[in-house]
Amino acid sequence: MLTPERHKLIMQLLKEKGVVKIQDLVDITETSESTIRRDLTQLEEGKYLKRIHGGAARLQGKLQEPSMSEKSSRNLQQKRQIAQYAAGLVEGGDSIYLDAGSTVTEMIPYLPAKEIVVVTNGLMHISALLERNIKTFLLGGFAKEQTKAIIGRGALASLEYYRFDKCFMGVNGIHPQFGYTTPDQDEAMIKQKAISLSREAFVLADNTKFSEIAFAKIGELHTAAIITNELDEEQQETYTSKTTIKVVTA
Amino acid sequence: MLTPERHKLIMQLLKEKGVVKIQDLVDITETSESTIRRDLTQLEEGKYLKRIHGGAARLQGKLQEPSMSEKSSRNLQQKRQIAQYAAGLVEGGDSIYLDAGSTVTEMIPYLPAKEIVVVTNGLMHISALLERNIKTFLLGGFAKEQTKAIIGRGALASLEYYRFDKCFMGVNGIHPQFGYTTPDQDEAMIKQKAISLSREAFVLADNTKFSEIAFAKIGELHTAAIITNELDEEQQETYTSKTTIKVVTA
DNA sequence: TTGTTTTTGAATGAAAATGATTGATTTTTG
DNA sequence: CAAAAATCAATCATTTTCATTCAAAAACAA
Repeated sequence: MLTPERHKLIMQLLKEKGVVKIQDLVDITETSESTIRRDLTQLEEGKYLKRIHGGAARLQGKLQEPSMSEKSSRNLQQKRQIAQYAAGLVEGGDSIYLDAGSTVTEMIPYLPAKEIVVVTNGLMHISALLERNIKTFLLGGFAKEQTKAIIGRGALASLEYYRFDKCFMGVNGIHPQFGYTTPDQDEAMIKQKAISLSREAFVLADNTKFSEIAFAKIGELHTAAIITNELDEEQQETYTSKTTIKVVTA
Repeated sequence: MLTPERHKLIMQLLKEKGVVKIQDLVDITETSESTIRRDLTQLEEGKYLKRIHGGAARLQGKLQEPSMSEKSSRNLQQKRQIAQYAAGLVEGGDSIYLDAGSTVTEMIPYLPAKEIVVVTNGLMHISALLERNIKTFLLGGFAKEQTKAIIGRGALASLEYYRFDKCFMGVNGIHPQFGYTTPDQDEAMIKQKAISLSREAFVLADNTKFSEIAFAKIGELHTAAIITNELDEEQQETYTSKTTIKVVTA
């Protein structure tokens, strides 16, 4: 059974049942567990599903809320710490860019509401921003379903209208040699441009992003400062030599 | 049974019954007590429920719904009728503009999902559109908190990139002499422009909008066709002489 | 064909989830 | 009130699932 067939099958089962177990997929497709795992990993990277222990789950198309499992996890606590620190960097009068992404969303409750202007391409941020009565501008363009982000030519064009004091970006990979990377080419271009339009750029990343490489390159390490939570001595040294890095400790 | 499945199940039972006993959950899920306990602990950490001795209780957080349930239920039926008819006008291959507004939102479930392209300035539409996997473009610009619409210079500028087969607009006032009106000048400009970029334009309006005048003028009656629900003979005559009007009857 | 890349399946140890057990705590019962 | 019963948190061994690695198989190109 060919890879795209399996992927289609998995997605179909997922659509029907909401959750699938790896063992069931192994039986149905008559392939090895390894192969199914690889399939799930790929599909998750493309934001087609959420991997869970023992299988995979359909991801709810909801525009906000993280899922039940992640809401209670340590992971969210860490994200929130990073986000809170990042939000603390914003001063009254700033105009800032908020990249699409869940870590960045966590910044919003901590932003100084008064006198700041926010520009974003993240659909998941809007309601939180409006709720706080923050002056918000949205990029125009194509609304991508999987990542809930505005992308495309239109988005790049609308970015041109703005300049930022600070921008806050999410990335999928941080690597000493390959810099900041993300799976989607279009999103990479937006991130790139936003960084170039900003006086200061910050990348928000938990420790799982380090030494990872995703498909599309955003830029070299020195183009942005990194805000993260944990990092062992060795890695910290590696990265400190290439860019500014702030480790937020618990 | 996978962890998220159990979590979902627990929450569902909780929603129905208010409280659940641990033993019942053990029986239903056919897992051990330990596991259920762990589940409850996690869910409590995520603020999904309150643990009580012997089980768990629902947490009446801010689960309030759009509270105007009573008054609008009849109104909603009417809106939905209008919306459904309007959606029926859209054909595969069309590119359409959806104005911000609650009546227009009701169109989305009835739109032919395949092969259409939607452009909108209505933030309230996005999640419904994405859920239906409809190709969606959003105008860029300022996000207005009260109306959840994108407005401003940026929005006008991004409109220029598009042309539409059909556009569907909401208005606050329809008047034989003063035409279509809406309270906000900025929104009026957007609506105006969208209509001018569209081959055919439709205004969705329930009967309460007729003979009303709001502050900012969008255009004369003849610039768009009207889709409404009820309209007495006399009025219908008045308007039919000035534009196309479709009365959707129950 | 031959050499190269991609895909696959198996093996490994690490990580996570589970179920049973313990003794402490709370609730119920007499 | 005190004893009994039920529920609890904490711990540990076991099982399951996981990521990673590597070599074989398959698909591909020259």
